[in-house]
Order: sequence, then C-alpha cells, then structure tokens
Amino acid sequence: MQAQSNSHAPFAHAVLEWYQQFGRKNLPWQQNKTLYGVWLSEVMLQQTQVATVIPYFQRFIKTFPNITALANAPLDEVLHLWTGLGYYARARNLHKAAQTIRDEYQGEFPTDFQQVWDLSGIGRSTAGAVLSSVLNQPYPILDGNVKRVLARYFQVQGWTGEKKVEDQLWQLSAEVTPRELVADFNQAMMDLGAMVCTRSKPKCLLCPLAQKCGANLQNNWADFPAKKPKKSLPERESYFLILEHQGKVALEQRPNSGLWGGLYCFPQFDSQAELLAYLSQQGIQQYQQWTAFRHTFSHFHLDIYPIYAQIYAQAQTEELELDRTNWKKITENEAEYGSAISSAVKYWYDLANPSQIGLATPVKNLLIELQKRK
DNA sequence: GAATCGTGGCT
DNA sequence: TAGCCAAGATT
Repeated sequence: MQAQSNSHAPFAHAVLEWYQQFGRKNLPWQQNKTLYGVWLSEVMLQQTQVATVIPYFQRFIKTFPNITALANAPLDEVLHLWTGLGYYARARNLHKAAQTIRDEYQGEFPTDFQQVWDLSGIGRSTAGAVLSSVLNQPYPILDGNVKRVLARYFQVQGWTGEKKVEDQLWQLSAEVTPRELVADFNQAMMDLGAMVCTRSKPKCLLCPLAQKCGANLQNNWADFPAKKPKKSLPERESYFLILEHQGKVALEQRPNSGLWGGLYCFPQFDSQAELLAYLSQQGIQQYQQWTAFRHTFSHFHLDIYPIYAQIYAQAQTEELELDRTNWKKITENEAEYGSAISSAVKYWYDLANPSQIGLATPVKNLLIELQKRK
C-alpha cells in the first residue's frame, strides 16, 4: 500500500528537483494546510479541473470552516454550495463522512490510512493524497495526471479503465514514490501531468523525465494512455414545468440517490402531452413554451423542453393543492411561512428570497432566465 | 467488469 | 463542433 522501493530514486529526484522551480505551491488548499482543507479540495477535484474548483472551495470552506460545522449543517445547505460542481454524490458523501468524523473521531480527521479510506467518498487515491499532502505519509496516488505520466514513461499498454492496467499503474506509482518528501513528490506528479505531460501537445522539452521517458524516446506520446472505447450517448427528453404563483416557483426534491440526488428540480414530465394534461387538470389554460435546449451528462443527452405557466388564483400558495406524487403537502400557516426558511415551503421557491438548497444546473439557469423576464 | 454519476474547458 | 476527458468513487 505504501511507497515501495528506491530503485527509481533518480525518477523521484528529477521530479522533486523540477517541483522546486516550477511546481504549484499557491493553490488555496496549499496555504496553511489542514487535513480538512486538503480532504475537501481532493474531493472537489475528483474529475473536476482546478480552475473550476477554486471558487467553490473558497465559498465552501468559508461557510464551513471546520469538520464539525460541516457535519452539523443541513444537507440542503451543503448541496447548495455544491450547485453547479456536479457529481453530487461527492457532497452527500462528504457530509456523511464529516458526521462519521464528528461521531467517531471527536471531530478530528483520522490519520490512519485504512480509517481514512473507509470514510465515504474517499478511495485509495484520495486517502493517499490527503495523508501524503498534509502529513508526508508515504502513500502513492493515482489520478488522471499520474496515470498519463506513468503510462507514457513506462509505455503502459491498454485503457486505464481495465483493472489489469489500473493495477499496473498503481504498482508503478508505488515504485516511483519516495519515502521522503512525499507531499512535494505527489504534488509534483500532478503538476507535471497538468502542466507538462498534457493530454495533447506535451512539452517534452521542459520535462525532467524526458531523458528516460519511453514516449519521448519513441515519439509516441499520443498512444498513451490508450483511449477509452467510445460509444455514442443515448438521447432522452424531459419537459420541465416552470409553475409560478405570486413570485414563487414550484420545485420538487429528487430522491437522495441517483442523478441530481437530493437536488431540487422543476416538476418533470416525459412528454408534452403529460405536462399539458397536468396543467389542464389544475385548471390552467395559458402557458408559454420556452426555447428547448440540450443538457449533456457523462452518460446521456437530455433534451429539455421548458414550459412556463402561472397560477392566477388568489389563493395563498399554501392552499394550492398540487396533486402530484412525491409532492409534500404544504401545511405551514402563513405566519410561519412568512417568517423564514421552513423546510416544507421550499417546494415553493421564492424568487425574491431564494432558499439555500441544491439546484440542478439547468434549473438554476432557467430560474435566472425567469428573473430576467420579469 | 460495467454502469452510474455533472459540468465545463479544450481542441 | 462534437467529442474527449478532467486531482475518482460507488454500486
């Protein structure tokens, strides 16, 4: 599990030397390093580029300055801060892990590798990254950058999604990782991958490993790592009902697992006919079709057809009965409703006083569009 | 092993 | 520009 040998000592030496001059040392989570901050950054950085993460990281750590604050926060607020970052299971797992740390580790992030790995949302690479970065514990990492550097250097054949290839890369990563200065070394490997050994047009002339790098010597960097077998994304469609009443918009919360888990979304319908039938049933005759657009996920395209309608009834929002499965009935009286952020009323999203909840990106964008039209 | 899980930047 | 893929983990 740990870094293994020093037979690749020249490798580590060259990488560390390069890091001193060219490595990144001023990223937000590298300042006054804490286990919490580095953990948070590593989770946000999973499958997400650095530039995207930075503003999210800063907002998040400002709102939740320590693990206990995060653990004690409502999940809705955590998802609110995660809105737009994607892969929302990361936020749910982060929150769950924070509660584990609060309840089992007295609020202190564990320093034992296995205990860290056992936390939800933390795999082998993230566990290694956190403990090496903050405590210099000698664990290797294997992210996309390291995979690319190693695959090219050692000419590792095959797609990294195959277990056999992945195992090989872990083995190599463990071999090249030194026992000392592991924080710098791991950071250096990621920096090399991000800045020098880039996916296209790597800057081999600037690479400290070029002299012994297989891809440089063979001039075949484009072959490594092997590309993922491609397949076309399936297409689906969904009709979003933007239903407004007195400055409030109806939202429903999605199940806590699966796509957009725990986020709030407009009522969705599989066809326009279903949506219109619903409107008719509610006694709503007027509606607008907004411009349709495509939202692409990692594994399918979603064509979204927004339909806007308004309820003109004089009734209070609380009294409107929207007969739809999974909608909570709104029971708050008016005083409670007006006073604050009660949990049930967030199904009616107040445009003038938005709730701290997670919103799917197309939903957030449509709400902005709605604001603009008013 | 194969699917699932978001969004945005880059080419 | 449409596809590729990012500081991966979970089911």
